[in-house]
Amino acid sequence: MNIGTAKPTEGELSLAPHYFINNLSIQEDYSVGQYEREVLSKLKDIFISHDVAILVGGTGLYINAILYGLDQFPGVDIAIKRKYNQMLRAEGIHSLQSLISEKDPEYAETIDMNNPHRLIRALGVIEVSGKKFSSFLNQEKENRLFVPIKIALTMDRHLLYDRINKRVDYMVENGLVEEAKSLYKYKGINALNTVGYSEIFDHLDAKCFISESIEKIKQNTRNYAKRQSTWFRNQGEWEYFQHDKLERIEEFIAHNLTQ
RNA sequence: GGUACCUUAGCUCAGUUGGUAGAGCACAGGACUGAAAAUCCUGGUGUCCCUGGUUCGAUUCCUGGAGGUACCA
Repeated sequence: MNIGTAKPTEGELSLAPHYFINNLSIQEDYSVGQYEREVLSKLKDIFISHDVAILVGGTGLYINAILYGLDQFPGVDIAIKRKYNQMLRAEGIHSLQSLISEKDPEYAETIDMNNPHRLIRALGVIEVSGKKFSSFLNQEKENRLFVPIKIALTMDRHLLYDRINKRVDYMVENGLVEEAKSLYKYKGINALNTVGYSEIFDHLDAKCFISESIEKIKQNTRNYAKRQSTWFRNQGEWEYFQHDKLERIEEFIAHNLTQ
């Protein structure tokens, strides 16, 4: 998976040490919790010899996990998740909703009851632990060993969408469709339930024309970008900068580093 | 050129026995504790092609245009 994930090029990777790129096999299930543990441990190493590490990304939940930490939960076996997924398919979301209401009424008050992922996650934790999902929330978090300088970039929406559309065209020119074809055998695996691949799989399943898949990738990427801006606007305190105002960003960083 | 049908939201289209209209998608806003490039919630944004007529009132009915599609020449 190189093209559809917009992975940095070899050249870019050689400019500075990068971590958490090419570190996983496509078949591995991954989670924020795992990410949090691995990044914190890597940061410990890095801070032995360096004062600054840069965390880049667009996945708000993963960034917050590093900055603020998550609560500790017991591991949930994948078979349990599968069981509730089956229940969802066979009986509909209603069954999951009533189970949550019965087993964890507090969480049922706050959870999005229409969101199957959340329901299945909570039910899995409840089943493994025999305790309410809500009983794991708001624990004391481990202290972070660093002080973050938090920077968010903004761009005019029309320009952003225009660049997204062009980026997708560029991926297609560079062989996105062929890459997706070669990964088709892994269809259904989590890592491929993602923008850029699932749309092409629909074409390979003869559900639509390839041109429709490509339009859909653009659309879904735009929607995703909007979700990201919603997240950062409303989660945590970020210092916003116009994406092309590099000097201001540098000033801000320099100012904060001296403190 | 003739005949028939069509023209309503950014797109595809419903609908109004005449009381200025609604779906899907786009788009916008929001949520988010181990699937997060995932998953989910909310919202209609409008010269109803133009013109004249009938009418208290026309997007709807009638006249004439314009554009489109199909068939016939």
